[in-house]
Amino acid sequence: MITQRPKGTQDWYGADMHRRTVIETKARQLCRAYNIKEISTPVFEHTVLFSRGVGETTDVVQKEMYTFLDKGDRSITLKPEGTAGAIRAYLENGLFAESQPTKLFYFTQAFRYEKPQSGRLRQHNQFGVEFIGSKSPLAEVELITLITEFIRRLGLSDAKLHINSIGCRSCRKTYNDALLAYLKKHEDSLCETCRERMQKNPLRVIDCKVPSCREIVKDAPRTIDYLDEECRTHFEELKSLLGELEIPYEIDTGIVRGLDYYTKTVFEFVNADGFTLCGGGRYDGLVHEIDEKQDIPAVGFGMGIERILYFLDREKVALDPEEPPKLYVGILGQAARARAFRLVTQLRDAGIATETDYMDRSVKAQMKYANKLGAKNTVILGEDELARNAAFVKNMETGEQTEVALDRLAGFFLEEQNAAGGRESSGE
RNA sequence: GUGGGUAUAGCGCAGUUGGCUAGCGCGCCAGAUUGUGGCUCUGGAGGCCCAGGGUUCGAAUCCCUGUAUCCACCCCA
Repeated sequence: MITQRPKGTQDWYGADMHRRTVIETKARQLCRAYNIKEISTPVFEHTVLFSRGVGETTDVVQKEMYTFLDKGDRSITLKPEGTAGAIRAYLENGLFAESQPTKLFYFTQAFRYEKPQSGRLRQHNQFGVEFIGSKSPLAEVELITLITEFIRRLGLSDAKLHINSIGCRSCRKTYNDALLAYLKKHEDSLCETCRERMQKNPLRVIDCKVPSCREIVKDAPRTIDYLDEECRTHFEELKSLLGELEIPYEIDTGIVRGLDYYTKTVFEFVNADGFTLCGGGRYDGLVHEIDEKQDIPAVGFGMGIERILYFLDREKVALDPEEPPKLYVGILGQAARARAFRLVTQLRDAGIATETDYMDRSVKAQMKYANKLGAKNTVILGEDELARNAAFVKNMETGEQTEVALDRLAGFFLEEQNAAGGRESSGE
């Protein structure tokens, strides 16, 4: 039992860990181009931040949070999503006092107590961006273009943009009244959960997948028909911007999102099966909700790293594999060990990825090992070489051997790297 | 919360109507003339057959209970 990880969690190692690193590297590069700065906030926050921010009636807050009392009797919650913490940090550190907007990105783990299944874990990794301070639809457009480019750079093709507008607080009120009135007329045909949802948060009924409910929802009032002047203009501007930028999208009046802080724009990138790669939207009221002295608009999205991996597998897209060591140094005999290892250290310090023997293996076994590692070159150091102060560097691909003075080894490989044009240098 | 599938070496699996001293592939270790890889060959290590109970002369195989895991619904990342 103690060797078993908790339900819904995952260990990261090997090829998947490397792919995750590649994904993060690509995301960081992209954010640099967009002048979005990285932020990292605690994995746990005061519970009230989420219950207030995400919304008391949401599934997330009602039954999915990892909440506990710490030794000081404070109610603490492992973050179920990334936005609330980022906004808290934005407020607490007075980032609003800088020139606006503030554009932040992060990688975080998120925790939700759910029943695990494909693409859904209790602890997952998320790449998120929060664009704070602008009420312009250009903010939405920027995030959408960023996501689009990110998907392109990852080599994915399948994700389509779905957008909707759910209006602001005041439109929501008019809409809720209309929706409630409509649902009341059909109450008898609704499923049991929907009849409950209807009272607490009628908007959630729209999400129901029960066939009989879907039938009713089909003709239910739509949020976009109840937008006030400002929200409608905002949505129109957004659509026309997307049009001018030739970004394909689909209006999906069914998107309402599961978090209460969303206002106006909500969007998702989904594949053909309706599997969501990322979701987000505008949340103009959240800042005020967390700090009543402030009232600042914002937009953001969260993208699941595991979902990206899932999509990559699905579309059979391969990311750059991990670079194998440049050199394997074989050690022959106890007498050579210390000097050989000193050389290994010097090569490593010079930036040459080098591996060596720690298992007292035979030369033959060491060569096999070097081959398995994918080392580009090998060199065997025994008493001979140390006495001669020179050794043969073997190119593992061609098999050709070059004699190199030991004190020139680092230089030999550095020259080779430069000759390769820095192609494999930093990857940036 | 509701429903379905699966649990056998590190990994992926096979194990027929109960007879197993439990196999196969990959991986791991070693060797095939003494200090050089990839291919091939040979040998080796490695298993409380998820756990507990039951049926039976005998159970990895049948029955019950539990646990884990995967998947679908719901919701989402």
